[in-house]
Amino acid sequence: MARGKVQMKRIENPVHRQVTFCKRRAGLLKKAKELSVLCDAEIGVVIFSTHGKLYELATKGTMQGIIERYMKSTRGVQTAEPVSTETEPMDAIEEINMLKQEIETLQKGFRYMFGGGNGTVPMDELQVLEKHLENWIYHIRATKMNIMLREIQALRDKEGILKAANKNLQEKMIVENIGVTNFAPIFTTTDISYPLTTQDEIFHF
Amino acid sequence: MARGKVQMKRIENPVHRQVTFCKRRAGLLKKAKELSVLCDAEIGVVIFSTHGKLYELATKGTMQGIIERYMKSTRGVQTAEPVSTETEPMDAIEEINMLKQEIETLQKGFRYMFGGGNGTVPMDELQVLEKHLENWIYHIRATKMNIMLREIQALRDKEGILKAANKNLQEKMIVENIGVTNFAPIFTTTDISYPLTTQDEIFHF
DNA sequence: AGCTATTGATAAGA
DNA sequence: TTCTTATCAATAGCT
Repeated sequence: MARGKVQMKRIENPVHRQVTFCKRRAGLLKKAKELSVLCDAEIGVVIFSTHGKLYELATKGTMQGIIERYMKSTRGVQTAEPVSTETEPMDAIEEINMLKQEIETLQKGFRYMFGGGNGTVPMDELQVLEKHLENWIYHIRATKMNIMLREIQALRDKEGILKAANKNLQEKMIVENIGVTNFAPIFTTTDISYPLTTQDEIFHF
Repeated sequence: MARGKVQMKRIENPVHRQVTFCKRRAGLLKKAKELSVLCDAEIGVVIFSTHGKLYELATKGTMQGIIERYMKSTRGVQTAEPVSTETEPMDAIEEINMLKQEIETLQKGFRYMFGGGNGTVPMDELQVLEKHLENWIYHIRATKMNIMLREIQALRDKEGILKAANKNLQEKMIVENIGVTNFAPIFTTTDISYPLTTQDEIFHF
């Protein structure tokens, strides 16, 4: 970098190390953002300092979303398991706490709902509740996206089958001397535009 | 960087974009490794290309470990709960199951509330659920807004009272021949900036 | 993939 | 932390 090459090993001077951490951390996050923008990639960066402080960056959505996408990707590669919505059997205590919190949030939600939204719910709880709801919506949208992707794939498959059948039929007709040249080809174009527009609204994420 | 500045926006030429992705991805991962080594930080980087291909880097352990650590950190921030010694080491599996069941019940309640019947949650139900949640969030935000408006009003009222009291005091001082001209006026400016900045985060809608 | 001209990042120092 | 500056490192445009 500057004014002297740096050795690629842990900086022992704590002050120096802290300064470098600050600068390079900023640089790394900047680079990540740039890569994401320039190349249209989804990127997540998590940095824990020596003292355990967390710094993060998530482009195109939330870190939570990136983690889930990551899980899905690696699980598919590692175990070739059918894409399940099961959570990893993580640390038990951790899981208990997560579940407890989830319950509490849901209960608060009920209270809020049935209480008619009067002033009994303090501000910070509203903040948390809102976050959870947003997270929930995120999941719902992801699920919808998956459903649609599957449907699109199914349609593409169907296209392939239909095209094959069509070709077969045409060949048969030629063999049996039945003229087909007067008619425009049926189902022979390469790009069929499916009427996906009817579901376009689903893409308004 | 070289031979011409680059615009910070998505590169439209696919070939060019792919090349840049390759180069900058390598650069980013290198930078991450360097930061980890130099500053003794634990770093995780996840990159999904446009076509969904995954590239990753995890320093000091596995990505799984980093994700768990990340979860723990963010949980801690959200709940702001001091790391308590409460969690009884009772039968973990049993407790997890109980909690899961409770969540299931609550979720069923939600499904019922939103008019959902079975548990398969088809597309249209997701649509409905999403709408409800959005509506809910809207109400929460409205509630927060109201709370804040009330607080602002209260502050304004207080301002009025203080100004009146101040004026009164000044008049009294004048009547009693106590000079006040040597001092700057107290609480007589029209625009007092309230310390609303302490709640700025509430405005992040 | 390699090769450079340039731009960008950053180590020291203040 | 932030700013400046001298240098080093990354990389855009070409082969």
